Amino acid sequence: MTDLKKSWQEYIFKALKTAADRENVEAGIDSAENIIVSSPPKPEMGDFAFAMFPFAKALRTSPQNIAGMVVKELENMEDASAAGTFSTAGPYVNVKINIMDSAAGIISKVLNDKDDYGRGSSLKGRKIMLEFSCPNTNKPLHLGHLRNDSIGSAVARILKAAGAEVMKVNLINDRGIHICKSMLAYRKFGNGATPESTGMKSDHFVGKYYVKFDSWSKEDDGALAEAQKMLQDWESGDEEVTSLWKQMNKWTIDGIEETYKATGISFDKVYYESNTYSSGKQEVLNGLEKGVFYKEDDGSIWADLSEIKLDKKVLLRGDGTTLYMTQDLGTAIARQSDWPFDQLIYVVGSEQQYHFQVLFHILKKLGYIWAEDLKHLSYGMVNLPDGKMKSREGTVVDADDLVKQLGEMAKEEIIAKERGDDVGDIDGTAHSIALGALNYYLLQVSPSKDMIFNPAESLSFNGNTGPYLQYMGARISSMIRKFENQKEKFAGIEASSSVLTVEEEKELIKLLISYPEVVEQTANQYNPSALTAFLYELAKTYSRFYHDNPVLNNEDKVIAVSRMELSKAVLQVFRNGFELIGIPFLEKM
RNA sequence: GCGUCCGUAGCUCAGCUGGAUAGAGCGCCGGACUUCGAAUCCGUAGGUCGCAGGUUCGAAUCCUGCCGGACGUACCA
Repeated sequence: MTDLKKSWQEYIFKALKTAADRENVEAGIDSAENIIVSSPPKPEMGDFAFAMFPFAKALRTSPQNIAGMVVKELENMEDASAAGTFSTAGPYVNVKINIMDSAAGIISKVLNDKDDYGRGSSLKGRKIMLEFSCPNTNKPLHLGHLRNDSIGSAVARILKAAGAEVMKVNLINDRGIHICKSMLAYRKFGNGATPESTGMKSDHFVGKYYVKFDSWSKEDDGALAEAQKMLQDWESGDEEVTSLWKQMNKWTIDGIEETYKATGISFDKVYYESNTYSSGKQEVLNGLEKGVFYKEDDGSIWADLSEIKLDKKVLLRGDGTTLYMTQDLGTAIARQSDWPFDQLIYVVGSEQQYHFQVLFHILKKLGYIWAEDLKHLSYGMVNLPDGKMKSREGTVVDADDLVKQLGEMAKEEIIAKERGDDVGDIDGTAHSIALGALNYYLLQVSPSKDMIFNPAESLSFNGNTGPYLQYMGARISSMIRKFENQKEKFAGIEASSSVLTVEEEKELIKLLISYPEVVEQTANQYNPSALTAFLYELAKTYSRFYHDNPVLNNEDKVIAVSRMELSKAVLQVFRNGFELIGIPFLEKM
């Protein structure tokens, strides 16, 4: 599609030039690239549209006239005439390209390239590290983490598809005051209970004590001080605290890993704050020595940010214990030396924008030139229809519960539609549908926007949803199975794109052609929603197409075979696109 | 106060490198299963694109101001 566009820009450019020469005026444009290509409002009007308004001043005539002149010139150009037909529509020149000329080529390209169709090289050679998820070890994952994981994994796969070398990293938040809170509550109220003894999933078990701390601290003013004391003990390596910490962290991490497994999330490398905080502390101390930071009377160490019009930021507490910022400094530096990246992207909620602004700036001040290559991919909050999620009011949507609930809904649906026998593995299929629904729901919204998670809607499998896409994939798969079963019927029949004459077929071809561009655009914008929109469009177009036009059952065998080829190509693009946005592909559902 | 982001149909969202009547889904109403799986398809109704200026031949899209909302501005993460 890009090449076609380029050549048409050239044609229009040339036509304008000659028209201008004839009139003895300047064309008012100096390069073909600056000619804007758009699409006509309706597909039957053509494939590309060129507005003539911008040239009116230079050519000293109305855009309508210019459109007429351009069309006349185009008609005199052999290469242009061969490539398509053109017409004026008021001030526009509409071009209808002979797209079906390339239909056979694109179909066989898709079918030959298979999983590689859509892979590009725009980011070839780039080493990109992508951080996402970053759970705390004091509670299980919730809906907010699911959005993070969904965006992170999708962006990772998309960047890879654009040619980058991608390293997915996680950072386990396993130290800090919040961790001490749940440890403290457990030591105080746990009575030696364990996940095994209570039959709870281990991360939920730990989360219970984090909540417990909250209620306890309301009754007891000393609770917070005790937690702070525990943090000091932990940082100084107190044995009892350390062993409790190890135990509880293991519980949480084990539980979270189960959730990752269920939702298909994985990492190439996992960092732990507990391993990086001390190097961060060292960096701060070095910075102090170099005069980059300053010390307050109470011993705390600060960065002055007035040069970027911000206040000041504490980097190390007076008692010597570290903060989130301290460890993030250490982590970033460790990463650059572990795997020298060209870019490091942090997928973290928008509420931490200030944090990253400060972090990046401090790294620059410390003299790390690669700090320029850091990016905060910020995403909005997930709210509920009746407001914010609040842990205290118990309105937090738990990740495990949600996935389970979606799976149950899908299972009911399979049973209600009497698809069980066909599907075979009902639970597995239901789970795949649940993930398809979830990932699509979370990714169809641009990351920068806050979104409202409507449980009822997310559970719907109709309309603009993941399962709708999966359904289209399953339908085509089913058709292909039937086709393979009666292959002898079509023996010796060759597909021919010349019989693909229906409007939807042309639309499908155009979509197939544009898929690689969509992947590239999605990669450039770090925005998977462009891809969900594309796949939905493809599914809708195919759906309309096969509803009205017999494919396999066509009495004309050449048409049947040709449409099968087209369908296979569409299916391939579904598979490739689904993969990128985390929608499991299903042969049957 | 300052900073960042957001404001498009009843609801949830696309569109925002400026271009021809602003698009989907859900919901509403009405159609289509002897036909490749109806988790489908088709149609109707529904919008001063927060408001006001500006730039432009042309603005939902760019700029400015205002209004409304979210988040941040912690020795939390």
